[in-house]
Amino acid sequence: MSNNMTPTAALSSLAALAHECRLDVFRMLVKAGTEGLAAGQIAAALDCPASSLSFHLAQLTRAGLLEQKREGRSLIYSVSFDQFVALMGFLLEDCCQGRSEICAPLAEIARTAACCSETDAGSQQ
Amino acid sequence: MSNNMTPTAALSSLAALAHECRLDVFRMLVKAGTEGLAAGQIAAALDCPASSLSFHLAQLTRAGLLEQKREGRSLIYSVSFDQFVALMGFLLEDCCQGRSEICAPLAEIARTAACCSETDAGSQQ
DNA sequence: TCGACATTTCTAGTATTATCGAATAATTGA
DNA sequence: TCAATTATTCGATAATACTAGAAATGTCGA
Repeated sequence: MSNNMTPTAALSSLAALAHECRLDVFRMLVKAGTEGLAAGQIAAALDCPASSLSFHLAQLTRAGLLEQKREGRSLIYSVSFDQFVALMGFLLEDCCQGRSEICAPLAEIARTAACCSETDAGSQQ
Repeated sequence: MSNNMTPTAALSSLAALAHECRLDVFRMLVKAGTEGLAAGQIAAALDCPASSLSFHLAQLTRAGLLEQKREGRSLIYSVSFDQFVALMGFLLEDCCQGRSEICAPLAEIARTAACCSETDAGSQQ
């Protein structure tokens, strides 16, 4: 159910996201999907000095929100969607105690964001 | 659709959540639901000095994640579920570009957390 | 093996945030 | 109006996090 996140892990994930540059990076990578982006591409898009960006990427990665893989000379970063989903789950734990009017909008967000329901979970790429 | 959150607002929400004590407070209030809890109750439950807690409550409130109302001598804090849902939406914006396998688990989280689908959205209290 | 490239690590200077006791403010009952 | 209750604001100190240039690391093509 991908919801085995400790409070400590959630805390470092939130701390990692709580920075303008890192939040930009993360959202850029959410949009990029599983393919991810090279550090250099991100630095260029964000007009951020390489050493600063590297510091931020390391923080996001240490928090478990990003994964890193090497491809030639480049290091490709991508979102760890498992961790991302687990973080959402952690924040929503025991939400609203059965009073549906509180967080019904979440269902819609999930429908919209998850762009999927279960119509076609097999299409790769 | 409750998803008009600016990057700046999202940033301060995340920064507000990125602290052990504040995350505890927030989750406690998520569980408490719309009724909320008095500052004193929270301080007692978390074993946190009143002045420190007040600092943290102010931060969460300034970020828009909590609402405050007076009830006699007590100040009652409760989660602003609108803002909470908007934050989720912000983070999920343009998630996964149609590749359903990425964030399908979100649908389930929403189903579980939202404890509702649309079975019974009229039940008060 | 060398030079160019992509990125990280090191370093130290700077800025931001947290902590909590003491003082202050708002509310109530007598 | 006064004392008790509930909670916030102030202020000084401590702790943590950010920034970005320079140096180091890993990779590749010739």
